[in-house]
Amino acid sequence: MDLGQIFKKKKLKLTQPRKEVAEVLLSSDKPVSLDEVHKKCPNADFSSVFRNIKLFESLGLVEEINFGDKKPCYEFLLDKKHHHHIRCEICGRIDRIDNICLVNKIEKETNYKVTHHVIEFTGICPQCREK
Amino acid sequence: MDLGQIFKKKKLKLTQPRKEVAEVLLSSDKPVSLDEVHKKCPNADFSSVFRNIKLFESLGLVEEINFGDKKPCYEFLLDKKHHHHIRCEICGRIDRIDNICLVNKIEKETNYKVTHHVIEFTGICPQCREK
DNA sequence: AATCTATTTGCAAACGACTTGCAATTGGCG
DNA sequence: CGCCAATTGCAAGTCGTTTGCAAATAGATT
Repeated sequence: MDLGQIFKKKKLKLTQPRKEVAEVLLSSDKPVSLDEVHKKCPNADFSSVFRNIKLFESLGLVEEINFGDKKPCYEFLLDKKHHHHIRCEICGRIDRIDNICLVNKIEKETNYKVTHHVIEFTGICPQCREK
Repeated sequence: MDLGQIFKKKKLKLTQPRKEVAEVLLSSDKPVSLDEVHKKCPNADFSSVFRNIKLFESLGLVEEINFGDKKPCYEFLLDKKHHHHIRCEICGRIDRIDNICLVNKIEKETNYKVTHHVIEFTGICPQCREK
């Protein structure tokens, strides 16, 4: 799946700034902040990074991750399905957590229809624990 | 348990602004934002609301709630233990969710030591679902 | 290939939500 | 009652977006 394809399908022009933003998101092994993306995009103004990421998000290509205590981060979804994260508060490493199946439980318990959730963890990663 | 007691125990002066802030938090049936608290405190400047809530938080009296998509809210803990919430995205009603015991599971799965988490839900409440 | 036009861009300014510095005030111990 | 560290209000500062607008451009159309 290449960017040309993805953009064509969504009727987005393949511009240099947009391409760089998408590539940074795609090549990162963890969710990145707007600033981090901007730093890695020599040919994109911050506002272009911002607008493109928000656009990708609205098209369902990108998801926002929020640990509740600092700037949100973004990650390209592609074929990855929705999942959650755990971040080391010491080194910043972020790992992925699959299979949290709480939503059904919560719906039964509260009788709400759950539409969104924030479930993210912070902790000390295995390496940092040993120091 | 009255405010005089609580403040004395924590060596906090019982000032008018501080009293109002605490009373708003205590009397609210759901977590409230800084703005909401400020609006209900005729004798407290916004900065005093801010500083007091942060102070209460640092003393473990108040907890910050973050749904990830808007301003954080705060709630007085008193004897209530840590818990989570579900908020109706239509009417704003917030209900409480107890007994989410994920942390042990996550620690086993990732080998992190979990120190914090954000777990909050948004959905449609029973009343709004019927409309 | 040249033209056209809706997108997309960079820049700079605006914005909302905190956050802080500081001088004035004040609660509560001696 | 007087002192003094804690607390306050005010105003200004900061941070992280968010927006307005005129210029640039991708890519469809001739």
